Amino acid sequence: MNLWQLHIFCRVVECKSFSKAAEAVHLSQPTVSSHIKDLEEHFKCLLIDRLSKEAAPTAAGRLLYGYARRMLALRAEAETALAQHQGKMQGSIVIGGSTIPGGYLLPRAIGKFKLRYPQIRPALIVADTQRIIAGVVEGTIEVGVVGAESRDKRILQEHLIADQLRLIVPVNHPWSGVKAVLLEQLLSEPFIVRERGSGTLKSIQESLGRQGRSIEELNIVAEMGSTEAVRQAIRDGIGVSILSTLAVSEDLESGALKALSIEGLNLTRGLYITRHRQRSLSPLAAAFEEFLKKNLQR
Amino acid sequence: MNLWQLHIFCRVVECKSFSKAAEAVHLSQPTVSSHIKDLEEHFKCLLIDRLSKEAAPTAAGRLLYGYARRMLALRAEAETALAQHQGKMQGSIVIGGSTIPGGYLLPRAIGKFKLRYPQIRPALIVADTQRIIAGVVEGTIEVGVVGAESRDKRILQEHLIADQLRLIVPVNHPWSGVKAVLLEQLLSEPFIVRERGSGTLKSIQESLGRQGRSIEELNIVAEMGSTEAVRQAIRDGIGVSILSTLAVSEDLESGALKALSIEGLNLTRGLYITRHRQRSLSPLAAAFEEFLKKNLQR
DNA sequence: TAAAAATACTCCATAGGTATTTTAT
DNA sequence: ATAAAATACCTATGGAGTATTTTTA
Repeated sequence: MNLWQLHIFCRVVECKSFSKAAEAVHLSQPTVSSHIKDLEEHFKCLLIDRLSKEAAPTAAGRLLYGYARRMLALRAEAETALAQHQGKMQGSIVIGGSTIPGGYLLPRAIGKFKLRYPQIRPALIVADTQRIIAGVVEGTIEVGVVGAESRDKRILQEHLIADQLRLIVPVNHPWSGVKAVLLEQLLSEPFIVRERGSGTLKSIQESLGRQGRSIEELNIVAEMGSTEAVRQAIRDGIGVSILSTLAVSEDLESGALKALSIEGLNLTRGLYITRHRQRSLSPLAAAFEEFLKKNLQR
Repeated sequence: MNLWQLHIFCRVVECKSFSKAAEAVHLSQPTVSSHIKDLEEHFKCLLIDRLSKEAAPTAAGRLLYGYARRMLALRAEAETALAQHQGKMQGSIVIGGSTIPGGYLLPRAIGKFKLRYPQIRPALIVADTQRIIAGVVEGTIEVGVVGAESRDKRILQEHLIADQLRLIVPVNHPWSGVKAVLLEQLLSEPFIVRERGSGTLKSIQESLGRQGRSIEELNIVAEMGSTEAVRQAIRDGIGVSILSTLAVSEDLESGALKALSIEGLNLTRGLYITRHRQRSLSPLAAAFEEFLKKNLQR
């Protein structure tokens, strides 16, 4: 028994004729006969009375007809529902990301999402956390991913993934094979920092603060305007720095850079999926949020 | 899209794994993969997220899952409903028939009915109309077919088919090729009658009565105890008679006997399907009644 | 005799398999 | 390195056809 046979069966009942039904479903009459026979063998009972004048369903046939019609109606419903769903999954979606997620996490995620829904036109806005949150508040950004929690009542946030900040050193550095160092050891090491206002710098400052230390105690040898610049500087042996492992994942995989922990310093920070509390999400934005959670959240 | 693929799809959703689902439906994992792929191509969208940890339905997949479950539930319902129906269609059924229907109509009908429901044990009681109706009243007979209407309030009757009473003559008779004769011509013709009390005789008497004639005016040469005996007597050239065409259909087809009308004499009588007005019919008896109506009623 | 359904047969599309590769942890 | 899914490829069942026979009014 399958939907196709049930469809043929229903047509036979409605047309009161095998050959008429065959025409209606674009099959030959013997094919219709064999499908009805199949059904009758399956249910072990006659379903259609082959009367001389017309083909009429038996009691069992009428019983089946009711179920068959409902099943076929459900199939049609499913078809339209899925098509509607597809229809909603097109158009544009504006996604915001602060430096780290916007630079290293969202491009790949958006790429995969676009593969699933090729119809969409995604836009990624990369800016600092405050600007992204402002964009979400005013509605220019539907979904954001930022590295800090907001206290704004209009903002709804959910933890997405942990961003591991670790001490990054070049492969030829003495600490290259080391798992972890003491904070005291780091103080004398040439250290590269990001510009004031950087979220990463803020995280480092907070962590040091919790240990009663300050950024000023480090041996700062350079201040760079971007994560990329810091990465290059480390590779060039100018110094070491604390960076998101997301930003240097390629270097870590290839072995060009090494990541180590600093004893007693918790440098993990959360990345938060961020949206407006009241504003309703477009189906597309909802799907993207779900996509992120499913693919990244643990 | 078909029920089998939907079933596989549901199992994948429930097992959260292609290979587990494959095991559950006794298929290989690649076969499951290809069915899911089929569905996804059909709906032109991803239905299952192949996450590293588990397979989870997408939004579209969850939508489909709802419909699929309902369709599969309906299929299961249909299976049990049809099986139950079959279950009811067994056991015994007592059918009553007066001479003509009991002798010439019901045996073949019961044979065909038994072919449809091989599980049943039908019993046919042949007796005169009064006894059949009495049997229906007292409940020993579930369904009867008789050649007369009953005035009993407990009896429910429905016209089933017309029984054509016609003048039957042997093939070598002078009237053999004739379509109809006048009643006056018949009066002198050697005529065979059934015994007193026969339904057929009663019908003939009534018809003659409506024309202001009586049976006594006929040239009665013999009185026979059964329709079969009359039939043989006609074939043997003893005389002609008025018989149900049902009783001599074989002879009429083979050409051994001929049937003709009598001008101005309406010899048609109804055969009535007969059951108790209050007593509820067994599913089997109801099916038999319906079977008779569908196959004979016009 | 004509019309409808059943039967007989032939063919090919596809559901199923196994073996293997790819992918992601 | 492992486990799961995807891919490649082969086979055989059964769904489709046409031609014909059977059945019944």
